[in-house]
Amino acid sequence: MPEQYIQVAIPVPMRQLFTYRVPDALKSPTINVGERVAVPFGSRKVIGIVIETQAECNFDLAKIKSIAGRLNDNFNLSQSLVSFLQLCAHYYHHPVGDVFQQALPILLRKIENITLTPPMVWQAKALDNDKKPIVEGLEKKAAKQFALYQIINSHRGISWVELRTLGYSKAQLNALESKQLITEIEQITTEFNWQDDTLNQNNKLLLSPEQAIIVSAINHSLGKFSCHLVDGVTGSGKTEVYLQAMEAVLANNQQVLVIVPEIGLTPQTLDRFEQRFNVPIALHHSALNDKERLATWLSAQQGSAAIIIGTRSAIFTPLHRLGLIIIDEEHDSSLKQQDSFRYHGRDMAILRARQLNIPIVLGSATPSFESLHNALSGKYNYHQLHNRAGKSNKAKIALIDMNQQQVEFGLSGTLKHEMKQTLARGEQVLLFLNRRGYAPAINCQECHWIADCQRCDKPYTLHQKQGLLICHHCGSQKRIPPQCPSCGSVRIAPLGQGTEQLESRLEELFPDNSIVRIDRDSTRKKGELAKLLQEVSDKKHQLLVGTQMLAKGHHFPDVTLVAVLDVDGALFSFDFRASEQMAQLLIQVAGRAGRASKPGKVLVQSNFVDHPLLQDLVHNGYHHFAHQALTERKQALLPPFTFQALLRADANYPSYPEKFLRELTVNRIEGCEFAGPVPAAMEKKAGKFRYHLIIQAKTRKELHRGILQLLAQIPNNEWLAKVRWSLDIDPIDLNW
DNA sequence: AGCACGCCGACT
DNA sequence: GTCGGCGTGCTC
Repeated sequence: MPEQYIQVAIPVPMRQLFTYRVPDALKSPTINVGERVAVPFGSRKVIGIVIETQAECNFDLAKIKSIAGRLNDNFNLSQSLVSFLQLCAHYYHHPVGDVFQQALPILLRKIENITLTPPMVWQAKALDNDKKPIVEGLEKKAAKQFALYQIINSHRGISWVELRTLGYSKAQLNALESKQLITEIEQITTEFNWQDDTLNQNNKLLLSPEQAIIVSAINHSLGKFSCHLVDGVTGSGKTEVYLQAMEAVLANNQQVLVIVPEIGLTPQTLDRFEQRFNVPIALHHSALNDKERLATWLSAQQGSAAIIIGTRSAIFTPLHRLGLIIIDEEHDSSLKQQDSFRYHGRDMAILRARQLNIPIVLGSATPSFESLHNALSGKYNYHQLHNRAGKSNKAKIALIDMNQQQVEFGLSGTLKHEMKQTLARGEQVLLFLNRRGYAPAINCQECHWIADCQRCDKPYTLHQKQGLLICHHCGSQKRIPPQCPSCGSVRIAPLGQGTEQLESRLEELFPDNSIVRIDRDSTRKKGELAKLLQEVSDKKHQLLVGTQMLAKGHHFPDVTLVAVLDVDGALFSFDFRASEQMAQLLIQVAGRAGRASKPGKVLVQSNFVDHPLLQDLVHNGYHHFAHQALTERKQALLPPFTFQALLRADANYPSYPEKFLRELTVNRIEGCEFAGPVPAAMEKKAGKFRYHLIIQAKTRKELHRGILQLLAQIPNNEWLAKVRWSLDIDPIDLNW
């Protein structure tokens, strides 16, 4: 038999493939690209993905090993997905094996055999005469069970994962089952097909002329690559545009991939999709366990799922007849992974759409400056939605000059007055403070000593309720010292204010109102966030205190006053993206508040109300602000007018990271400029000393070539053994 | 990333 | 005398 060799991606952080021999016993059936194989690697056995098959060997024959086995299951990757993942690895200069590893569901990364029980779905039983009264009874007595029955009844089959995400419980399902109204059956795993009752016409909204033009533009671009930016304020009907654009794709028996921010897959969002289309929907989000993830993966690959809704990593699901990609809230920072493989879900989606020759739709009320630039320069189709559906009543943003105000507990007189008025009307108030904990520091009132984290050289945050000092940079914890270690004084006091303190101050100031705090600390428990949000919408609380996690995804129709307590941090950051994010936050917040009949008001407290950025945003709006900022970025040669990469280095000792990076800058690189090496914004974090180097070029091509040259030098670097390094293409966060 | 190999300090 | 600390180098 002729020799056969394969190139395999191995789950190690190395920018290369490994060659193996296929022994005669394993040559049949033919080994294909995308197949998972067990291979000996060093002293262990790992799973690899076949990337290439070849008859010749281009590696030292004496060192070649044979593959140990083939995983004969249904989980091989398609040629198309393999090419796509290779493109991703290439774009980010990231180790191929690691890209494949991260793209695969966890169960497919292990050697063990997978036993998946057949996927099950719930279905309504035929409604004969004796059951009708039961359903009618439900409508009166058990509204939630009735709603659940309705949704099951309107679908040919709906999975537990979908129902759970919609907010229903096992108990409610069991209740309906024991009443003989529903039954669980095996899901059909053949490809879905558009049928007469797939579209629920009743829930379809009439499109405005603006919306209709967008839908028709997307429909006209089916089957070829194009990128559409749908730029419209909250409530302008973006979701309806997505739904109607999907219609033509689904009718063509093609799949749709919808990517939403981490927090965006709320019951309300999913409900819109479920109400409109009677098709199997596969979900991909953090609340799924490993088996559920694999089931999603499989249904997407087999084509039994018509719509796949998920967070950024959903971009790696195998979809063999994908017709359209939608990225909702495309400006959202959770679309970029901020560790190991630092990919951007939106950018990889564009790459995939290009590879598959299909259109992609980006939607946002506050488009990222990157996308806005691409839209304005004609690279994307630019669609603006101006009308807020119904009566247009956008929340007004007003600035409060903190220098002109009596301030108590971080609240200005004006704000307190507005809060009282709003509460008196029976409406809700939302206060943003982007600092969790009780206080961002504690100090000695005699000698001004501050409790610093030794591993980060930054103040500890006081968490009063837990009675602990916690470092928000490395997570280390410490008890509160009874006296000052520097002078022995017992006068140790909190410095500054966080959400925990604000909450307790509000309890003093507004004893008659219920206050709820929503931040990472108060929502750590699973399901707690959903519970608190439900309480807010049930109007159990009048005052909401929270960090920016409240600004994303949730809509609060009865909140008519929103205040941002401290916006100044974003005005003077050396990170040029801080002001973009500040503007997006303010506009998103304004969009979350109020409703057509009860317009919201947004108050922004600042010590620098004359700051041109604030003035521009408040008086001229997001788009004017964005145009100004883009002009400045053009002059300053910053992205999106240039392309950047960030090379980070850290070590246990000072000096090494800088030496490592400096050695790389010795040789000039054609077409690229270096900025740095400079110390990271936090030079010391978790005991590590950190430096970075920015590589910048006028074109992506030059940047790409420059990075290849840079990476080629690293193996010879004198300081390599002393440091850990990582590369971030198109970095967003320069304060890593 | 693992994992082995190897060279030094403090223990049954 | 060995156990184990982690620095170094290799993986088709």
